[in-house]
Amino acid sequence: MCHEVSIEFDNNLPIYLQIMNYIKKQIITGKLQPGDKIPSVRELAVELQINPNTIQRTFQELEREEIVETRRGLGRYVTSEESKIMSIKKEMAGDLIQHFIQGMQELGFKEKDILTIVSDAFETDKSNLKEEG
Amino acid sequence: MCHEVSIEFDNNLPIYLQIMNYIKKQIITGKLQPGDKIPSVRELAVELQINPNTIQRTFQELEREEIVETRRGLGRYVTSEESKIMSIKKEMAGDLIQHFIQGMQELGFKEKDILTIVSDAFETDKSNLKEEG
DNA sequence: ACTAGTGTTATAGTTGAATAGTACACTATG
DNA sequence: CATAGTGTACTATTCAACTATAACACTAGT
Repeated sequence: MCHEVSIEFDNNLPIYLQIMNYIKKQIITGKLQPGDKIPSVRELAVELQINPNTIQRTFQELEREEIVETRRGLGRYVTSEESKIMSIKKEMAGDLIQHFIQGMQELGFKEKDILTIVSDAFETDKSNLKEEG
Repeated sequence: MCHEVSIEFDNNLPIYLQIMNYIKKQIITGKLQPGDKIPSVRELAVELQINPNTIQRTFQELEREEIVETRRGLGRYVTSEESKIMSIKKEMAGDLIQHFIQGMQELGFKEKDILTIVSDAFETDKSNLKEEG
């Protein structure tokens, strides 16, 4: 019952979208399993210090994406269709990589540059992150 | 004089930030050279069909980042400090890759997965983009 | 029935992005 | 000095996200 969750909110993106992504990641990584009950509107509102209406909107969107199901009076549950979850995972990963590659290309980087940078990111990540020529 | 520019605006991000990124990319890729005059507030407002106040805010932010300079009564100009431009380029690229890698890891992908996916993205990009097991 | 815990809906108010319109200040040019 | 093209500043308005609060509907358990 005591999750102690806290999301760092980015002011430049609506909160309901950020919570959506948070929940979806929980489901995709298996922290929320198919069929699991997800927190109630009021519960999550208290936990995240967010207005219940905003949580409600979040959940409605998640339901629209068919990744959670509502049983009125009972609560909301993660969909049991694992294929739907895999589908959402691929969609989110696809969006990430599309955004990344397009952004890098718009900055003037070419394929080999990008591949190198990604590899380096992991190496540099293991030590530190500073500027290099 | 006739650029015929048009930006596809994303509703989930403030317009002034999107225009900022657009201008910064123009500078980083050399389409706007150091010392070049950038469009005036009113000119760009007409070109992008955006309110002058929004453009004004965009330019103020660009000036705060020291990537453009203002000469009152004359117009705004791309900074002549190329090191500043390189710095901004590295910052934007760093943000992109950080956002990408963190996002992928939050979806459960590991280093080797990510490297594979990036490579595949270029290959798949050359033919088409569909779903694969 | 009653109660508690769900989802659902509705109204009103706050905040910030963006728009609309106007006016003022500075600079170059004639 | 007059004009045109700059940046700058201000007020008012619209719109969506978010908040605050309340009420209603459904389900399970007692």
